[in-house]
This record gives sequence, C-alpha cells and structure tokens, in this order.
Amino acid sequence: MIEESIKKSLETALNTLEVSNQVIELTKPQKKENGDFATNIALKLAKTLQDNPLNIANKIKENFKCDLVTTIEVAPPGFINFFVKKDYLLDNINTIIKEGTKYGSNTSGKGLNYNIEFVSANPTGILHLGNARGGAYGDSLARILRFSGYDVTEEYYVNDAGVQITNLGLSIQARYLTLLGIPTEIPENGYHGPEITEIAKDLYQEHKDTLKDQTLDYYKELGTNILLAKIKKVLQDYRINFDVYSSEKEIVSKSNLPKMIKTMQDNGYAYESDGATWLKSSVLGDDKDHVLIKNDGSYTYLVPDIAYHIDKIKRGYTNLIDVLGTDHHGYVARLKGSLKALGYNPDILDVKLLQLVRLVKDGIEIKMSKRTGNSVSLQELIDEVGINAARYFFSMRSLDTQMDFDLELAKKTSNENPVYYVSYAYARTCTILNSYKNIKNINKYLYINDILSYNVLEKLYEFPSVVKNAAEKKLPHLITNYVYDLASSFHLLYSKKRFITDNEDETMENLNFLSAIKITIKNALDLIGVIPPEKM
RNA sequence: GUUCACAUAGCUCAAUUGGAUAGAGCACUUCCCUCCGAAGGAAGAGGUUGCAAGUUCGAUUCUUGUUGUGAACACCA
Repeated sequence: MIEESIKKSLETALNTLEVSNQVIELTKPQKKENGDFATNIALKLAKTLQDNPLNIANKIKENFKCDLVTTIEVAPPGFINFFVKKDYLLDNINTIIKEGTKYGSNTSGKGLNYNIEFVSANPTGILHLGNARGGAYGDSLARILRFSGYDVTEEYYVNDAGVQITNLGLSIQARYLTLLGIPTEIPENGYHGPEITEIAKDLYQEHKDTLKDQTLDYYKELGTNILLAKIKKVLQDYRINFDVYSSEKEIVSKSNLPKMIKTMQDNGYAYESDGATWLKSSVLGDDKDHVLIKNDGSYTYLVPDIAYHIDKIKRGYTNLIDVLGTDHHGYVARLKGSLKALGYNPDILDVKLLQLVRLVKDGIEIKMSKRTGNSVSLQELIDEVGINAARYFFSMRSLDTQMDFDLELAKKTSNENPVYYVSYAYARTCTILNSYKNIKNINKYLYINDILSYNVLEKLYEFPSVVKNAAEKKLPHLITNYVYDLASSFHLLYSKKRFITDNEDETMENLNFLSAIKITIKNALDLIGVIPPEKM
C-alpha cells in the first residue's frame, strides 16, 4: 500500500524532529494541484512544537525520503502535498481482477462481534415504508461490516406475546365469525387491515364454519404464523435474510424476570411505589421513572425488552445495534439505563434512529395506498419501483434526513435516476466485455496514461478505504455516493475513450481495465443489496 | 412545557467526522452522435451553510444561545 509507505517515511522524518507517536492523517485532496495525497501533520504539531506550521512542514520535507513520491510540496497554511508515481493505480487493475468478488473487503473489524437488530415489526400486519428504510439500512450495514471482517448477526425480534397479539387474535376471530353470519366487533385496539380480512376469508374458504368454537389462542397463533410468514417472504424478496428470529415468548419463558428485577432493586435502580415496581430511570439519563411491574402484577413491555437485550449479551455479542424509528427515541434512554441498572456497560448498545420517509409523486406526498386505503406497504413499493430502486434509494440518504422517496424518479430510465445511471455504467462494461471471449492477462500496463483513465483508476483504488470508513462510521450511504461517483467518472471516460482499438495489446489492457471497473461496481452495489443487470 | 433529532443552491441531497476555492443531480441557458449503448458527455449560471456569539492556525462540522420543522413524553406497546 502506497499510503503505508508514505506514512512510514513521514514517521522517520518526524523522528528527526524529536516527535513520535503521532497519528498521521493522510488524505486525498479534493483538488488535483494539491497532490495525490496530503497530510496536515505540520498544522497539528504547531502547538506542541511552538513553531510556525510552515517551518515545521519544510523541516519534514527536508527529512522526507520515499522512492514512490516524485514531488513533495509545502502549501500554506502548512499542508504537505505528495505527488506520486501512478504505477500503483495500474497495478491495482490486476489486484481487482485477482480478488474478484472480494475486492474492497478488508479486515479492520476482525475480532469484533456485532448483533444488528432491525425491522422487528410486530406480526400484526404487513411491513410499511419505515420498515423498508430500516431494513435497507440494517441489511446494508451488515453487509458492509461483514465485508470489513466483522462478525455479524442480523436479527429480528418477534413480539409474539402480549396485548397486541391478543388483539390480533380477537380481530381475526371477529372477522371470521362475522363471515359466518355472527356479527362480532373488532376490539378497540384491534387490527383493521385488509390482510386480516384476507386471513379470515381464507379460513372460511378452507374450513367453512368448523372453527367456530376454536379458542382465542388458536387465532393468536394462527395469525402470528401467517403474518410472520408474509413478512419473511417480503423481506426475502427485498434481499434481507435474517440469521436469527428471536421470539418474545421464548425469551420470556427462559429468562428469570423476577430475578432480573431483583438485581435492579439490589443495585438501587428499582423501587416499589403505589403498588407498582419502578425503574429509577431518572437517575440513568431518562427524564422520568418508568413502571416495570404494574400494580396488577403484570409486566410492562419494558421488562421483556430488557430481558431480550440481556439475552443478546449473554449469547456473546459485544456490540449491539438497534435500528429504530425516531418515534422510539424516548425508549433509548430507558433501555440503556436498564442495562446499567443490571451492571452492564450501556455503551455496548448503539441505537440508530431513522427519520420518517415521505412518499412523493409529482411533488405531492402520498399518504395512503390507493389499493388498501392504509399506509403504503413495502410490497406495494417493490411492485411499483422494483427491488433495486427501493434498496438504492433508501441507501442514498443518511438516516437522519427526513427523506422524500420520489416514486416517479425511481422509475425513470435516464440519468436523473441514480439507479439507472449506475446500472447503465455497469451494463456498458458488460456489453464490451461480453463481445470478447479471450481476454489476456497483462503484466505491465503501457497504454493507459490519460487523465480521465487515471480519474477512474483513483476511484477504483479508493474503494477498500471507502468500505472501511462506511463500516467504522456505520454509514451505508457512503457506499452509494461512492458508486455513483465511480459510475460518473466512467461515463465521462467512456464518452471520450475508445476501448476497442486497432492495437491488440492496447485493447487487451482496456479490457482488463473494464473488468476491474465492472467488478468494483458490482461489489459496491452488492453492499447495498442492489444487483445490476448485464443488459438493460 | 420537557426531551431527542433535523436546518447547506429554486428543489432533492453530499461534503473523506475540524482542513485548502462547500460539491452532485434536477430545473434554467448553450453545445456534442459517420464511431464499443446519447439510457451518455461538456460548458454556464446558481451560496453570508437558518440567525448570533464562542473555542483555534482553520468551523457546514465542536460549545452556548436563538428561530423554524418533525417526533416522543401511560401502571399502551
């Protein structure tokens, strides 16, 4: 790695200034005239050395020796810019081809062990747009972390116990009985979605009136199973495959909840008052205390949720990530507080909050689905714009923007639509490559030496560090931005350069170059769950 | 009222987490197909980064205040 060489040489130069153990930042300047790489180390040292940054930079320059660097410049206010030989960019073509689907992967996360919990929608209905965004984020993050060497489990927490499931059972039962001519009301907090009616209809079709006297538990379990199966199916279509589905019911039955609460009391973070047991969350970073055991003896939702997080820790995960809607933000302090109350470090839990999504068509927000009258579902979105566009669009924005999902844009087949733009770049590489059967390996690249090619090569070279950065910052949209830039630099090159020439050797070099571009685009898109077509 | 987010070009969003002249796409004004896919490319114009202080060599980024927007504030989950 060329960066390593420069950094090492810098360290040597710094030793002569009698400073050591400095963290050296080597960045790629935005402007070409500021070199291929640059460091701000002189600016950082100004204070400790009590000297003018420019003086320091010049001293470093004098003592700097590295064969790969052709020119070294000092620029005000104290940057040191390095211009290097371009060989490393050309050599990288063969590295990319050799590594193939692994190009861009790195080992920065080795030994780190993450559990990412996301979507986790109650099995009382179908997935909506918020789940779609959270799902895209969670899954892309998992892919990026894995590509960076982390050990990752993708997990879905199924709330298959509690009041909401009872209401689901009652709702299905009511719809079914009504079909039998026994008018039955859906409970106050019941579910009215068309999918509930559908389940009842199917029951009637298959069993006629023979289920009339079934218990509520029957409907609860039946509804949970059917809806969970539907959710799993959509998620699979959406290219999310969870490693683990955790059941609330199971967690509750295998956890010792009274003991857990006792521990909190022993630690001084829980107390009894008004016949209820409270979590002293006000001293744990929350704005007020919250009830754990109601005065009728039953648990609030918080207790199984805490038990679930403890369960994850006990399963050996050292880092927990929860992806939640911003409407759950109040929950974060309670959950972290309860981890502390049980003697765990709350920092092992990192909660990612995602802002709401607005669906927009022709500049106007769509609030309701025309078909169902309810909020638009993930399935409908996929049907409308396709899986690639859905995954790409959600991965385009950082989580903290209240994003607009532009339906018309996602469907457009022009450069206005980033999914098409990137896919088109990929298809262009395929078209040329597919017309050649035998592409020879190149040892030394001799013909590629124009600025536009170097721009593309630099983007290709950047990819592994982009992946690493996206993993560390947990920001999948950095990948999306990257692949767009790469596509853009390639489109520009494509419009100026002919890849197939009269010179056989030159053509072979270009074809290897194209392979490298193709591989990199594909690998990047894979990280956000997009599969580009070879032909469009 | 309290808490948590967010505020960047007319619109939708970036900005290597404190770096050099804040960047893309759309829309607007021009231009480029005899040629591997024009589903593409080039040029122009567009900004007091909501506002005001502070921290320092340097702030869109960090602190505080302020305005606006969204969300949450049950012995519901």
